[in-house]
Amino acid sequence: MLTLRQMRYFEALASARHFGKAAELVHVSQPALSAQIMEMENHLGVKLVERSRSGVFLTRKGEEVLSRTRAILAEVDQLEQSARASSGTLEGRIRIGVIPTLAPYLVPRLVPHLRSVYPAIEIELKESVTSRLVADLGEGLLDAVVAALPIETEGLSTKPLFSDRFYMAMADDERNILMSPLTEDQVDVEQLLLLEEGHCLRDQALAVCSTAGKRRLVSFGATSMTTLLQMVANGMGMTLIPEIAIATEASRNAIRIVPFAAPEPAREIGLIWRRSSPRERDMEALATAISGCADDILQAAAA
Amino acid sequence: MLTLRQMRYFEALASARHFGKAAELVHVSQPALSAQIMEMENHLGVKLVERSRSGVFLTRKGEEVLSRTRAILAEVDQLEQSARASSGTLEGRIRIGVIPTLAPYLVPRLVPHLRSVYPAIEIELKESVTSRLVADLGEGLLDAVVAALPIETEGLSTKPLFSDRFYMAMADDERNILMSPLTEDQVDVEQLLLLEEGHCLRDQALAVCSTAGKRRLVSFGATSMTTLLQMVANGMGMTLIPEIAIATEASRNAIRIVPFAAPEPAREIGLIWRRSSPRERDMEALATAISGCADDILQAAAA
DNA sequence: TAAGCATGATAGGAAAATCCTATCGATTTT
DNA sequence: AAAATCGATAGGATTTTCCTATCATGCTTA
Repeated sequence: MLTLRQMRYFEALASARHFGKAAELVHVSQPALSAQIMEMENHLGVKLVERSRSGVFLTRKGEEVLSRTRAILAEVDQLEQSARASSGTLEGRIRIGVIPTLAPYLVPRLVPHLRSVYPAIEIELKESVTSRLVADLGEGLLDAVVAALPIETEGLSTKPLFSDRFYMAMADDERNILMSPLTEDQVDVEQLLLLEEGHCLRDQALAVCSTAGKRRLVSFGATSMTTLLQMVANGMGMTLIPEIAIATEASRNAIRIVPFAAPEPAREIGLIWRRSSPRERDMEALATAISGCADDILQAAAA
Repeated sequence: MLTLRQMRYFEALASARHFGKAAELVHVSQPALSAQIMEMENHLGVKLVERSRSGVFLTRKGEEVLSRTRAILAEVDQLEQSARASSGTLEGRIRIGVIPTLAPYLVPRLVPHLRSVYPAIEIELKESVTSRLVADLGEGLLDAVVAALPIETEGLSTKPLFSDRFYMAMADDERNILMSPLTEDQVDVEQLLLLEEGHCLRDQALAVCSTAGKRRLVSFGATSMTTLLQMVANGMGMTLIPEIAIATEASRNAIRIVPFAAPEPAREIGLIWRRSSPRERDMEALATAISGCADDILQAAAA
């Protein structure tokens, strides 16, 4: 029985004019390729290639078979392409960027959910700071970004997904006798621990705990919420924590979570994509999925 | 990896609209067919068929994939057909190299003859010196070469075709009073006109008219026998002419042809091909055709 | 001229794909 | 309800494909 494998190997052989090199082209050992070529020749009852010291030549039949083979392989390729060209919602590859203060809490729920609802989805994720993600989005390296609004860049569409309230996290054995609920001017900025430069949460924390008139900030920045909260648990200070992180982080660190007084500060998480993208429907579906997951997570935190 | 097997099963399924019956069509059990269809759907990331109570329906994507699949299967079928259609003797392209001192006399007879006996032949000709032809043969650019034996190169097979005696050609109004038949030491090498470097006939001429003790040779070489014989006719000297050229050349130049005394010097013309070539039968047929043509031409010369 | 190199073929056993029988679960028919 | 239909699933056998190691041959080099 003639197979596409044989044709692919034969095509490689015709291109390389050398069994060993052709084998490399198709990522297989030379005997494996040899065997398939021989099988093909036997099946067709024709010598396709002439093996001589000065190289490998196609016979006349080989030339004809090659041209037909190439046509067939090209059509198979087209078939695969066209079949994969996702026509339905969230079919095929989608590349999503998520900010680091959100990804560890959202992604573990979101991905399995998407996979089960959209079995044909192929998810590629990237975690980075907003500016990097937005740049990648603009360059077509990502299809969508999940980050804190507002986003100012031109040419992008956004859709609010959910509101993520801020809490203050401090060591459980804290000597600080802070009132709960907290008001923003009670925060000692010199005790505030921050993520490194570039994270939007850093800027948000500074905005919440207005720094007017205060002198020094803790100069080093952590690279993840988890690190930051370990520092908090060890009594090195306190930090702002988004509600979505609470369920996960409170369970693994001895920390106390203190709410702010109304109006509670919060960040708005939104979905961002290129306005020119033709995947409007995918974005709708993705937004619905993310909102749903976020609601689940926040509900778990409240409990 | 997409396979023809999957496509064949899919085609059967689309025709039968029933897994069990499709399985019968391709002589396989129902689970085997099921598995291949599932594999194909997974690979393409698309549902091809809808399994419902009232039978099996193709999805929209399935319809498209089906039409492409059928086209591909048909082409594969054609490939097998055409490859199996054992090409008979001397069908299709054959690339033949012929040396310049032979081609102008042999080819005009050989080609029409081949065309009439083997109507499906496609002849490509190349005229060059032996070394060039043999190199092309080795690189698979030619299928056969007609040249003077012996040929030394490895990996080649040869078959003698005919013997081509040498004569001496001189101006008809020649003042030289040479005995006929001629003996080799009667030739004045300083009057001998030669082809340019690389032609085997040049070397043969020098071998025949042993140059031992002689001084100068005519330094410029002609590029063809015809040119050479025009020079002879114009009294610039004399030259060796192979018998096969006589009929053509004697009629268009005022020259006298003088035979050598026995044993008459001659060149052996042979057919040369790669030993690894699978076209043994073509070579036999070609050899027979060439020998036949050569006999005709030589007979014409004798008359 | 012999040793070394390049190249495709061969051998033997491992890994992967494919298949088969038997059976399940869901649905339709009797 | 019982029986029948139909595609999916399970478990194990068979076939195909592959890999490593080695061979055979012809060419190149020392």
